[in-house]
Amino acid sequence: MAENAFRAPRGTRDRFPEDLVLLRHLERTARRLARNYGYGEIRPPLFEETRLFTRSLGEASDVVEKEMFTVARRGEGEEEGAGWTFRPEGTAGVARAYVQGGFAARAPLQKWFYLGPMFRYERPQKGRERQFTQFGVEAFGSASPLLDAEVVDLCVRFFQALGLGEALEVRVNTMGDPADRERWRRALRAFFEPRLGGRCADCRSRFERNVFRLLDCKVEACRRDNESAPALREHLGEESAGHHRRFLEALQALGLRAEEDPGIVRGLDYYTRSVFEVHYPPLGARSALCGGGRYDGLVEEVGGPPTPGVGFAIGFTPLELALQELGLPPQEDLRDLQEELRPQVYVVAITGGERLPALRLASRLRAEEGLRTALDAREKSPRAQFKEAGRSGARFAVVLGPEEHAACRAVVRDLQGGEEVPVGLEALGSWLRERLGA
RNA sequence: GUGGGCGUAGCUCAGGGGCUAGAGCACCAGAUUGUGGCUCUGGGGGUCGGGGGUUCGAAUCCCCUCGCCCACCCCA
Repeated sequence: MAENAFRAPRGTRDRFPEDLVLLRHLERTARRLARNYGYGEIRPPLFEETRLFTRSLGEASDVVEKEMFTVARRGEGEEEGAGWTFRPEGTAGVARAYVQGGFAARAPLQKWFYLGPMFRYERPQKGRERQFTQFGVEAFGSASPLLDAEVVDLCVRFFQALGLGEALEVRVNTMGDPADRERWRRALRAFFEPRLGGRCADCRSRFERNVFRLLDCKVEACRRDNESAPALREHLGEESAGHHRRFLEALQALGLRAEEDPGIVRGLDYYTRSVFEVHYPPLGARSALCGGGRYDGLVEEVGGPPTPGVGFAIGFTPLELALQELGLPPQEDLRDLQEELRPQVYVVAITGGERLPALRLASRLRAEEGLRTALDAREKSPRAQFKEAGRSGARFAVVLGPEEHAACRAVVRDLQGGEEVPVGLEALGSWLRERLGA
């Protein structure tokens, strides 16, 4: 390759027909499950005002601090947050659309899903890309813990539909409501302030901005220090505690084994009460396939009336890795998508005189008979055409030579068995469709 | 942002100072001028990532640089 040739931007990749088979299967599985659970598709824009993300995700979140693909607003000054940012996650844009669409007043309960690319300006590595596909669902307008459980159920069923089942772990926690968190925040600040000297630089800088982040510090000394820190559950109000209890009950009723994990503290500011992750442990440090939870303050945060909400997001990049590792999904689930890549019929022109009739015949088979029909695009020899026909995976070669053309028929060769029969052009389409079961 | 590994044909890789840089796969053509998958024969394709240096001579040694991958951080 010439050294001045263009390359795809770092952290992105080209998806070619063959590897789109798996992605398309993931997409259709997601759509099917979402539809069965009553979620309708929503497609907000791929970019939003930068302010939307800084507001909803939190100034101190890693995503906002260093992972945003931001475009400056033209002409005007560079005041903070004045530009646009390619969405690093889906929830903020969907919440904004909910508010802008006026749903809070006219139809507050809305269950939506989205499917599409997200963008984060990170250093790429295995299972992490700068552009990646996410499937997410968001349900607005209900504070019921049963809905939290239903969302977890949908998520698990999605993975099960792909063949992942036994290997999955559901981990849940509660983040409390704003009042709980305020009590907890004060307790944490009181706890950490005298100990800051022994903490890492990250912790010291995060102490002021977001004291909760000290809890998921990965520095060994800080982690030990965290063991004696006050726990949220000690500060949970009656309502939050009840919500969590009923969430767990509902999970149990659904037959979902969930592990309580106080270490789950979603990195984005908007979460309240229920939070959960679905893990595939063999993936190690990157085992989280799904993250989600309740965000009762988010709609208000982006300018709407107080409206509860709950949802999750699944990144397809780590999911594809997990599936690959397990040899999933089963081949037969992908067969129809793979077959779509192959022609059913290959039209061969023997001499130059049949090129145009072959082109016309192929057009007819494609458009009028609905058959995936291939035709030599390079004006090659008959031998090379048969070779290509065999390689293409087509079942039949339709051969047009001078004699056939003169007699208004074609010779149809079965590329699996090898036998040949003459078929009149009039009847060719139905003849082929019958044998292809099309 | 920090640390590590690797860059030779479209792909996977050999070659680690000396002839015109190789193999397998893939691609193209022919053997078979109207018939594929197998086989055989031939062919196209490389500024050895880029720049500089050492040397009579560099893909090979040294320096710089770029790119990719992996790990940490964080997350999907």
